[in-house]
Amino acid sequence: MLADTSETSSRPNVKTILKQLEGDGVIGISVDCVIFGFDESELKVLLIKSDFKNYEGKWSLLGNLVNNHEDLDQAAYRVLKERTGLDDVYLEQVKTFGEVFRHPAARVVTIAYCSLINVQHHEIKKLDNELHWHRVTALSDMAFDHKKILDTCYVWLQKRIQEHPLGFSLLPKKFSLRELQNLYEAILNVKLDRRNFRKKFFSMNLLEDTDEYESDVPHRPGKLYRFNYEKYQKKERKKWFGIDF
Amino acid sequence: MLADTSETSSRPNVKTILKQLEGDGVIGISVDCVIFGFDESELKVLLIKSDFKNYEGKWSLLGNLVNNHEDLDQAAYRVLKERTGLDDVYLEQVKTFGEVFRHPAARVVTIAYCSLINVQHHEIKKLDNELHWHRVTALSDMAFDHKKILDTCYVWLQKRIQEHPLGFSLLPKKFSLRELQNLYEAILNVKLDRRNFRKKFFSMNLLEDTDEYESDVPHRPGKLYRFNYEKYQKKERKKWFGIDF
DNA sequence: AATCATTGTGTAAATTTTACACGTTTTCTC
DNA sequence: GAGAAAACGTGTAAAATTTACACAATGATT
Repeated sequence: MLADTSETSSRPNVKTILKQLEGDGVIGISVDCVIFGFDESELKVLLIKSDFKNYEGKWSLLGNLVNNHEDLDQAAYRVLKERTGLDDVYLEQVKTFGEVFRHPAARVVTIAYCSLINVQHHEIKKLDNELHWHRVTALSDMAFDHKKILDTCYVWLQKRIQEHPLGFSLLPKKFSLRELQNLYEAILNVKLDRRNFRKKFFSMNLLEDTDEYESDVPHRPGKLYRFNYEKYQKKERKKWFGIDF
Repeated sequence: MLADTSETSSRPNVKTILKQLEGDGVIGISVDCVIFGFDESELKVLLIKSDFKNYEGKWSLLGNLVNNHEDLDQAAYRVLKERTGLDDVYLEQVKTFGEVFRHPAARVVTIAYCSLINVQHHEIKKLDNELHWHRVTALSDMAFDHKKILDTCYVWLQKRIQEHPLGFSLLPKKFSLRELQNLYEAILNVKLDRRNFRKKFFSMNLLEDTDEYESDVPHRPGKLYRFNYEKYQKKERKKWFGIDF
């Protein structure tokens, strides 16, 4: 009730820290994680109920103050681990938000991270039962400027997923092409042609054929594939994509 | 000599502030501007000689601590204005660097901004004669982690310029297609076909035909064009670019 | 008047993207 | 176990985009 679980931690001294920041006229630094998951063919985001008094009951991103001795990325990993128990996840810095009055208690600059996790392989620590997966598209009101942060990360993801192989982090290690296509369709909110989609991915030569098939589907099972990160790394990047705007 | 002009300001109390940060175990926040210019068909970056003792004589980005009452963008604008006298410039946040020991005096998290200015239209305040334009490709050693920041911003620019109309900020309002092509070739470090380049830009329908021509060129002068930002703004953005990685 | 340097322009070939349909495989139900 | 339902897996032709490439026109310089 004293400290918001996003902007601050569950450490007992957060309120104190914010007070101190306020008093000293010093700027606080936090990280906020936009944790995306993919479930039931929908893009979800992991949120927590804010207990910060100005925003009681509103949804908030998972975040925390950055410790003095830890790098920003480390801080984001820590938040992620504390909340989800996962540490082997995709995590990338997206943007820093630092408007003067974005936090009501003190000046806090927050570095937003985007994280992608595979919802299946992971049981959220339900100690904290204020934690919930939300459909990304069905969110309006949020605590602080977190809606803006979420929107920024979502747009970032939409673009990023078309140019980098991050989408696979949202899927099981072995996945069918249908799942992959559903993922792209859900995130980009478009309908894609199945044959062209397959053609595209096969032509990249980065999908490895496992010899397994889907199970528990009520129809002909599809082949399962695995993304070959090594091969991807070795690929040379072109610097010329063509001008287009 | 006491305070570095990039990480800190020429305000007299910077050393004090850093000391205080250090003592309190509080994290400082700065902005650093990577100011790009285009001159003699080369991409340049505006740097200053560091007077911070650990990095004496090394080149440093232009930066400063963020004031309590100003937004991050404002802080970046302030730095830019203080150093170049310009305020109507392209400025965009790129990435935040926050490694624990990136600054020797205290923990300072810095938000890197990329700025693009038209070198012609602007006389650098030469009060500060430690300020110089450097070829981007001919830089190795820099103060702090500024080389890393510069590299990040350069790569960012290479990508960005192909997808957004920022390049024009590096040119005069009226420019020839040759200048524009030189710009792209210099930044991307590629050779482009002149006819295809022209075709591409004309097909976007965003270049306005001024009825003027180059002057002072020792050959047939080219037509001058102007970029139509309004038209660009109104254009609808597609969300599907095609998967490619 | 001749030379030099650069502008401005079009077309054909190659590549990439798009649109589109049917036989196959497995599960489920009766 | 026969038939229906659902999704899998596959290829080709048309359209659009990208690439490669050459020559006449213009203005400046001598």
